[in-house]
Amino acid sequence: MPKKDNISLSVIKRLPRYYRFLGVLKEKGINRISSKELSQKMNITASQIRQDLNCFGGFGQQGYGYNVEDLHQEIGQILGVNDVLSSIVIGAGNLGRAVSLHIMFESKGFNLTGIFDKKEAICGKIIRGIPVRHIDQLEEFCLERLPKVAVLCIPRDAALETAEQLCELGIKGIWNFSHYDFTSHFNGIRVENVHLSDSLMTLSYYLNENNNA
Amino acid sequence: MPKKDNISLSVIKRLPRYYRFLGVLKEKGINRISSKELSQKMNITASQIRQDLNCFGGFGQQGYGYNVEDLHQEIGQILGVNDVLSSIVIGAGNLGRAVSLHIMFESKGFNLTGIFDKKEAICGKIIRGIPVRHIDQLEEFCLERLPKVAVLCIPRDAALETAEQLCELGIKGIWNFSHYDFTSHFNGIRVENVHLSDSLMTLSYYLNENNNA
DNA sequence: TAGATTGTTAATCGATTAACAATC
DNA sequence: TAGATTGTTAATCGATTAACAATC
Repeated sequence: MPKKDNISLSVIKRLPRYYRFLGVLKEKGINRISSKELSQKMNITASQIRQDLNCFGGFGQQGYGYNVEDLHQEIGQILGVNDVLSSIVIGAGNLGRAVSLHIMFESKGFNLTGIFDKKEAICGKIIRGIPVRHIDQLEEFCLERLPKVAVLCIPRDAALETAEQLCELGIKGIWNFSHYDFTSHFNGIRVENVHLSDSLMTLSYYLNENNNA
Repeated sequence: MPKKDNISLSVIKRLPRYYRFLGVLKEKGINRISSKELSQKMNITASQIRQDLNCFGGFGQQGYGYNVEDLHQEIGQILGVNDVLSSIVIGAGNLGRAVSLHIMFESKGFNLTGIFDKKEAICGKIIRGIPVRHIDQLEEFCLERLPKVAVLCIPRDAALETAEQLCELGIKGIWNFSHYDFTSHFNGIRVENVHLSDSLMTLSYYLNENNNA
């Protein structure tokens, strides 16, 4: 579908934001928007919006702008929110539980089918209908249910080994919350890293800087 | 302290990653590392490492490389992990609870002093020693305890109004998990946005793309 | 001293912005 | 048709990489 391939990461990273803003406009009942109007709302240039969208096709109409609902739908399509991916969460600690619930209630495109942990004490607990299974059952579960995405909510030390195992079990993508750093192509699978501590340190930097200035 | 000012966001965003890698090296008992060795471990160029570090000062030594412990310490200093900022969490849902625990156990530089929610049913619950207070007590709490950072774990609709209130109450930085988009300078305070759904959609994009390829 | 590796300047590359012809 | 706004090409800007003189 992409008009050109090798679309840069910078562009891809902006797509969800467009999707979000268009969703809000749609909810408000706004039918049409120009790149200029949208640029003001989003605090970016109209040029960038047009450039970004034209990586995927000509969604607008000269003299008119863009149809909000159509564009929202198109970007959703590009992001794949309509194709539901079977997903599992590894690690049912605080973060694992929160992320599990996030996937269940807030993310189209992902269907949570299993939660795993190595602590016996946690196993058997039910998180919104899904039982926490022992990590020893991971292989059997994967062979049977064929999940495509794994969410890593485990300590740094266990991350690499677990990721390798998940590769072998047919996982295609990892959403990584562990402190281990994966490259975005690990063993041929896709990884998206979320380093919460890094994000917080960035904030810390700027707050600190202000003290000096 | 910065050798030059106006250090680009690209550089700042890489600092926590350097800090993390150096922390691991330090733990392993490695004393010295060259930009070349580090570049291989981190999958970036040695040039970039040297450029980045030299925004803040000459931490290395020709012919030798960098002292791991010193550099770790220096970057920590730049990021402000030593200056502890009093922090509060707004919203004690699943995410709010997980993030509260994250701050308590995994982040130097931030000291969690209060948790707030608007649901009466949640108020009074204790999260690792910290009671969830009703949002109506926010003002009194802030006037007395003067927290510097607020973490927003509330729905989109409440984000803007709450952020404005927090500004007035003297908050200097916001770590924003709500689906509302703040600019990085909101009303003169610093905001770091964490859009988990955006991150997940990026993963979705690449997994989807693979199906087409 | 010779070798290694930094700090820094210069060259390249890619991403953003501006401009404008095409067209609804 | 005239006005508006896109799609796209060209210009600018900034970030990354390469090169090398300085120096430990």
